[in-house]
Amino acid sequence: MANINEVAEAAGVSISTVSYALSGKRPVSPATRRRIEDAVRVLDYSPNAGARMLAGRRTQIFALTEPLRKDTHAPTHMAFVLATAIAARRNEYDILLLTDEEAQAGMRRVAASGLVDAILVLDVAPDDARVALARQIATPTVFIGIPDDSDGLICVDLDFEAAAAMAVDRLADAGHRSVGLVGQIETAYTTSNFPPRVRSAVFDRARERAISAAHANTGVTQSDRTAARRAAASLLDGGATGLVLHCTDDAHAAVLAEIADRGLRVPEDVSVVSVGASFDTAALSTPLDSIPLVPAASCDLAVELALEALEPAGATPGVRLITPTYHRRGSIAPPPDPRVEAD
Amino acid sequence: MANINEVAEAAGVSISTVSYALSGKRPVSPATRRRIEDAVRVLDYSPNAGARMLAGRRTQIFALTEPLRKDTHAPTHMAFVLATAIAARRNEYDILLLTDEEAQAGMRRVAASGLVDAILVLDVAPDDARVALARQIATPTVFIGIPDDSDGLICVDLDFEAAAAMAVDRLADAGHRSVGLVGQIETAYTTSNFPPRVRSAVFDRARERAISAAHANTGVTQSDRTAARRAAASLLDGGATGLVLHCTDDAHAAVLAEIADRGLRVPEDVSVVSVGASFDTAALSTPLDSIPLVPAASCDLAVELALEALEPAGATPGVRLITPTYHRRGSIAPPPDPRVEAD
DNA sequence: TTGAAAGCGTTACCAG
DNA sequence: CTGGTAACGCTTTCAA
Repeated sequence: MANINEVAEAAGVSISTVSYALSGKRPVSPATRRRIEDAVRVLDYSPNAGARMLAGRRTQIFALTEPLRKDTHAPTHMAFVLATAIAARRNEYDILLLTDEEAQAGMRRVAASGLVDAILVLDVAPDDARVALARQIATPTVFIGIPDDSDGLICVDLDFEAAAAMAVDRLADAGHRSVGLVGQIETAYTTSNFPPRVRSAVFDRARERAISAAHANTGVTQSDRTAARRAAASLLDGGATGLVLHCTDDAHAAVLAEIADRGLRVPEDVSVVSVGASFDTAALSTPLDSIPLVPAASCDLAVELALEALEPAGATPGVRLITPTYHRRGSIAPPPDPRVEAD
Repeated sequence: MANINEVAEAAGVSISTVSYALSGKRPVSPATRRRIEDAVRVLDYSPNAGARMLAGRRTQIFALTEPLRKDTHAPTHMAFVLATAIAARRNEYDILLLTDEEAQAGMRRVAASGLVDAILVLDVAPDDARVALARQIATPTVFIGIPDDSDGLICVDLDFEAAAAMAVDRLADAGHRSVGLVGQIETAYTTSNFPPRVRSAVFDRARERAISAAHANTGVTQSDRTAARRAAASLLDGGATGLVLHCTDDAHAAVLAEIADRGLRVPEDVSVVSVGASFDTAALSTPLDSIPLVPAASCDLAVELALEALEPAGATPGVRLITPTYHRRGSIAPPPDPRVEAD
C-alpha cells in the first residue's frame, strides 16, 4: 500500500500538492495534476483512512443503530438499512452497523472515540432509550422515526397522520360511511412509533368526516395469516365498506384472500387502500391504491440532515415530516348500493 | 473530548504510561494504574479511533459485504448480519456494512484505504464476483458460504451435504423407500451456493440407500405459498412418504397445510424433516425434526478465522464445514403399511 | 501555482 | 516500573 510520499516522489511534487490535487481544495496546474493522477494510478494509491480521520475533520463514517430484533418485520427493516447505506455512499460515507443491546453501548463508544461523524437511528420506539443518549453525546444524531419525546432532536419520517387521513378522505369522498383499519401486530403499537400515529389519525379523520371507524390488529406474531383474515373478517362483519391496510405484505395478501373467499370484489363490493407499505402493492393479486412508506425518501433526507449537522451552522432540531403521495390503482369505488345490502 | 495528554497530566504520568495502563501491554504499578483510571473516568476519556488506526496495527473494524438483494429471504439474511455483528463485538470489533453493487467497489475501497482489518462475505453466489476480488486484495477475507471455486480462500459453512444425507438416512432408516425434497425457489439454485449442494446430496444419498428421490421447488417468488403447496402435492402424488424440507418458514407452513388438507397426519402418514432452516421448526403447527442452519455457528467461526488471519502466522486457506446436528421432534416414523395404500 | 512544516492522538521502541 | 520520542500518513496553515 503506497502512501502519499511515494506518490509525491513519483510525480515530482510535494505531498501537499498531492493532497490538494486529490481533494481539489486548492487549484493545481493541469500539468502537475496529470502527473499526480498518473502516479496515483501506477502506484494504486488510496489515502489511508486512519490518517485521514486523524488529520482531517471527518471520518466519513456514519453509525447506523438498528436493533434488528427478532420480532420485527425483516424485509422492511432490511429495506431501510439498504436505503441508508445507499444514501450514505452517495455522499462518500460508509455505514458502521450497531445492532442489538450494543445499540446503546455502541452509540456511546463510537461517539466517544470519534469513530463516526454522525449517528442515524432506525427502528425508533416511542420511549426509545437512544433518545436520552442522543442528548448526552456530542455526535450529531438523526432519528428516522419519531419518539414520544422528540424535544431538541432531529427526526425524519413519513407524515403518517397525513397519510392515514388521506386514506380516510379518499374513502369518504367515494361515499363510504364506515371504514375499518387492518393494523399491525399488537406489539407493534408499543414497540414502534408510527402504528399508533396511523391508528389515531384514522379515527380522528373519520370523526371529522362524520363516518364510523373501527380497528383490528393482525395478531401477535409475524406471518400469522389467520389473524389478518380474522381482522378483515371482523371489520367487514362490522359493516365496513372501506378498508385501510397498515400491515405487512403477507397480511395484505391475507385480507385480499378473505375478501375473495367471501365472494366480494374489489372495488365493487369493498374498497381498499394501503397506508405505509414499503413493498409494491401493485404486485398483489389485486393491485391496491397505496400511500407508501418510501425508505429512500426518509433515508435520503436523514443523511442530508446528518451532513448538514456537520457544518458549522449545524442542523436545526425538529421533526421533518415527509408529505405522503397517493398512488391510484383502482381499488377504491363508491360503496355498493345500500338497498342491495338491506336484503 | 479529552485526549491522552490531558489524562497523563491529570494522573501525573507520561502518555506512554497511560497508553500501557489502558492496553495492559506493559506492567503498571497498582498505584499509578488507579490514578490513571481515575483520570480516565473523570475526564471521560476514550482513545481516538483515527489515531489508534494510524499508530496501531489494527483498525478494530471488519467489513461485512452483504448485497441485501430484494429477492433474498430477508429474515435469514438479517439473522446472519446480526450474528456476525455480535461475534465481532465479542472480539472488540465493529462491522462496516457494504451492500449493493457497492459490495465490490466497497471491498476495493476499504481494503485499499486500510479502513478494515478483514472482510467477511455473506450471501455467497456460486460464481461470486467477490471471489476474484478477494484474491487480488491484501486484506484477509472470509467467506460465509462456499463458491464454486474456493481455491485458496477461507470459507466457512454448514456441511449441507452431510445435513441432507443425514435427513435422507433418517427417513431411509425408518423404512421409507421414496423421499421428496421440497426445495428453495427456483432462482436460488443459481444465485445461492448451498441449495444445489442440498439437492445433489439428497439424490446421491438416496441412490446409495437404493431408494427413490424427487425434487420440487417452491416457485419463483418469495412468500408464494401456493407454489410450496403445489410442490408438496406433486411429491406426495408421486408416491413420496418422506419429505425433506429445505425452504423458508412460510413454505414449511404451506407444506404442513397441504398435508393437513389431504387428511394426512405427521408422522403417521407422512414423515417430514427440515434441513438448513434458521428458524425454530418446533414452533410450527406441527413440530418438525430439524437439521438447522445456525447463523451464530458459522459467524462465530468466521470471525475467529478473520482474527486468526491477522496474526503473523495467518489462517490456513480452506473450507471449514460445520458438522450438522439433528434435532428430534417426532416428525419421522415408519411409512404407512403399503397394503393399505394399495387399496 | 507550489512547498515546508506543524500538528492530529496514538502506539511502541529505546532508555533509564 | 516509567518516561521520552519517533513514527504512523494525512490535512492545512503559512510562506514564497
